[in-house]
Amino acid sequence: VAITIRDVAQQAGVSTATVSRALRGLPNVDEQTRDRVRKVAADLDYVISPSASRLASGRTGSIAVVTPHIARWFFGMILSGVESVLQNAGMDVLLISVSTADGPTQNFVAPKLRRRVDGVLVLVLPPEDEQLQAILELGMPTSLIGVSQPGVTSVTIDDVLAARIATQHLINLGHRRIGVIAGQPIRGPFTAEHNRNRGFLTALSDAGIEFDPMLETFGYFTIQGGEQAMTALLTLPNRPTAVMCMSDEMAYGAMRALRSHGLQPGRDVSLVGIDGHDMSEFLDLSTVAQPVADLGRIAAESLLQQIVNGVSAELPGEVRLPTQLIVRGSTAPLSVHV
Amino acid sequence: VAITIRDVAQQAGVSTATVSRALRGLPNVDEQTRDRVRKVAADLDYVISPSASRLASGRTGSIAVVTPHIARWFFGMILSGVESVLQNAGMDVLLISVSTADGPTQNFVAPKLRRRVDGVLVLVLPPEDEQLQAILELGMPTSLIGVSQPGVTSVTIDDVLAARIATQHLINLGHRRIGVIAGQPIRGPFTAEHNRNRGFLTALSDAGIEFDPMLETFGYFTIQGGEQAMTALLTLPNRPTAVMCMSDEMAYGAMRALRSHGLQPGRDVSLVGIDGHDMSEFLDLSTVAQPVADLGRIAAESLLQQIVNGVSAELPGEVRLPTQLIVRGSTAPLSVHV
DNA sequence: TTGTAAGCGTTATCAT
DNA sequence: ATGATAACGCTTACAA
Repeated sequence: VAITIRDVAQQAGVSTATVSRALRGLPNVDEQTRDRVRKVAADLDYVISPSASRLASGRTGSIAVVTPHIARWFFGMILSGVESVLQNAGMDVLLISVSTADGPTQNFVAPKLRRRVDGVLVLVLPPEDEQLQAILELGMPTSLIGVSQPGVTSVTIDDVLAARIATQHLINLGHRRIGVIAGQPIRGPFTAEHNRNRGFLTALSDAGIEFDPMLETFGYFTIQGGEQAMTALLTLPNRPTAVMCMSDEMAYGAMRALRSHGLQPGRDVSLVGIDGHDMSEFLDLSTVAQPVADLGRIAAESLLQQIVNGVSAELPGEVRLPTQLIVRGSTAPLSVHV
Repeated sequence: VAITIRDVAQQAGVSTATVSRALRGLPNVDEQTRDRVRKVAADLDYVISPSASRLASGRTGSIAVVTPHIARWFFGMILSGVESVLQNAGMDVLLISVSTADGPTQNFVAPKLRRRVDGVLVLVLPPEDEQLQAILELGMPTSLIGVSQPGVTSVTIDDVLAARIATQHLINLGHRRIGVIAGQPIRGPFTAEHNRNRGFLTALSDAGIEFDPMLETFGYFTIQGGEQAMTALLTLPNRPTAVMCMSDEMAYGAMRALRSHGLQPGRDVSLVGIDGHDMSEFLDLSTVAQPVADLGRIAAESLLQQIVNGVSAELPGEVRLPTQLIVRGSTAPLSVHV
């Protein structure tokens, strides 16, 4: 029942080869012929069979987006940027989630990608992640988002700088006893977290402040985690007057912890985040905003480049997008009588 | 350079047909043979070519998920549920976003789906949406999420009931002058919004309360919209003592508007939302929670059913998932001296 | 500019 | 239980 290229060819009085060329916009086709073929194809309601096309051409016309999360704001935003670019380029977007918790029964995605996609976009998997390694070993066009890996195309922000700006902001306000809510206790190099930690420490040491290890806590990039981390900081004998949170969502949790203790963000303890989450304006959180959707867009574009130019065409670039400090009510000058 | 089924067949000393059967777990294959084939395939690092398989079998092994939004919480949650089920079923998930704003240059997705996927999952497109209609006319297995359409499989909550519960909650607290923040002024039947509006009005009339049309505002399902809507309500000569918001995010905006006016949610004006957004616990918003990820999961499962059973196997079901009122600080009894 | 025809790598039918 | 082999629907040298 399905219409094939042969039907179109017959109706248009040309060969299937000509139909193929005409419909794909290839050169060396008489415009008259092309129009006729187009019309017949439209009349017959013909749609090309992707499977057949892929089998014959060797290109899949699809790209896999591998992500550890789908529902979280940061990932959704990136995904959104990625999808729009890829859709516009006529590429199929294969959505694949991986659990970062590497259980033994973890099913590997890399093998599935092998003959299925032309390229892979990987969202913030740490460099030591087995899934990521397996994907890179595939040797196909790949772009990383949110982390950089030597020799691989990547799009990130300057995490060191972002954290430094956030921290410097607190320092500028007169704070000296500054806590930090990080993600996890252990993290490899080249991760956003690692870099943000460096930025944090750099800012402190640049200002001649010695960091008290007691002021480091972990919020696992969740609201709840941030709340617990802040609570821990508040129960310290000598609590910080300001806290740098490595994500906005952890800062939300921190805000809540403050309120539970009858404290007010900004007035009693200053709080700054990193992300530029949609909700931060609403919650009056100072933050270092990153162009999240752009991360996705640019990574997608760079991946498309790799695919058309061939993998080995250019040296893979490591694109860094700028961030911006947004000052709101959650940060305020250190008042002397605290 | 790529290994094909022929290489495996040769190495294993069998025909390609046997390899195909063995690897796919079909019956009528000697277990000895199967093991040998499996081993050879593994040794050769053989992966099947999806394109070839699809072309030969006619099945694509993929499902399209069509959504108007990717980055919004509600959609991300659904997507997350959908993806996990589909991934487990070994299906490829094609992510496709459509703009609901039907501009003239709107590119239709329906044609692209035709030979590309085995089924389609559509997220909350209103029944009158052209894209949705075009997709349904394809006649392929389809499941709807968030809206129901006669004759089509769908998974929703009982929106009438959800709104009724939310409104009843306000009434029970003694409120009589109750406003509503809806999405848009015009909406067709069978939409969540339409139903929530009915539930709202029903609850009022059941309680013998006459609804003042002045108390109906529109927040377009965004925070900002909710803020503006609430502001409008607050500037009314006779402002409501409670407001039913058709989404949590609009309620967040409403909260903000209240604060801008020196009012406190719960104490001065009661606010209830619908969704059960992650952030609502944090913001102390009373809400009617819906099992969002489950919506996606169940719709995906029901779509898989349709695909294996054939479209016409069973009457398409309209599944309704339960909701739950969660009372928090944003709603409180009407105090007499307001 | 257009046509011919040989693949592309499976699956499925029909034998054996 | 296994093997031959004809599809599947398109792309792409190569010829004309």
